[in-house]
Amino acid sequence: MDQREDTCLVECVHTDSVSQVNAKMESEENLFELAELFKAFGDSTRIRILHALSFSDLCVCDLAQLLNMSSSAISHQLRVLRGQKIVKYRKDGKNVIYSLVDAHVLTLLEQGLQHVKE
Amino acid sequence: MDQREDTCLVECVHTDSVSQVNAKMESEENLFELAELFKAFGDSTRIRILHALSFSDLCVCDLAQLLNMSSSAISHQLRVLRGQKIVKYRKDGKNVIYSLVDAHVLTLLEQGLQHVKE
DNA sequence: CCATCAATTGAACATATATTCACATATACT
DNA sequence: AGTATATGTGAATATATGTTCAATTGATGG
Repeated sequence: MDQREDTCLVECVHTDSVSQVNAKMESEENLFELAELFKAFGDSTRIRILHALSFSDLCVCDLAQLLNMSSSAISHQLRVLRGQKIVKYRKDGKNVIYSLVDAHVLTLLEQGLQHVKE
Repeated sequence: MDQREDTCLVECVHTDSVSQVNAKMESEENLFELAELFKAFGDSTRIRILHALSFSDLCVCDLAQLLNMSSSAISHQLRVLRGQKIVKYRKDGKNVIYSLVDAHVLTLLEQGLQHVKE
């Protein structure tokens, strides 16, 4: 009779809480984007890039040397960060200088780091 | 002569910036943990769980109904969130009530959401 | 114009991860 | 004890993702 035997039956759920929360939830789209944002932060290489950029603007080359990785690998990751508007860049001759997009990003990094250090 | 032809040659790098940043960098371990933390936020299902918990404590069952997913799937994701100390839980009879571990987590969610909405 | 070098890109491969399914616990109630 | 229900877990599968390699683009300087 019940097509979703895997979820709880009606009795077990706190119906009022669920419906109240349901009314307050952000749109699926916003939550999806939020997950994508955090996903971009959720990689060792990208975190090290962002952490480095929190101290100084750097070119791809600098980052490659700092992290001891190929510039190709760095460039691939910077692409992800650009896609989420976490970093911005400016050209300087042959070099491309990357930097954090705003103080907002810095706050996220600091908040996260604080959590980790506890 | 150079064993790493993939990274930049010395001339291209802003040597002073790189070494200054290098001195300030957090430990690999902390940065790895930071990436793991954000990785836990970096999934649609887990974000929706956290967003829901930001309004009210909820049991697995509630979350399953709210997100229209199996409680097994929810439970697997809660395990990840527990592992990163993002959520905590208390038992209430047959139910297990989950909640955000602290206001810190809330701040991260809000900061992220703010970034997304711009 | 040609050579050099920084940066980017696409394909390929290896690894990681989310969900489903089946089963195992655990708690409550009769 | 025995049943019912909520939650947790392990294996399996399908998909996503990070790095490498090879090739290309774009800019500088001889």
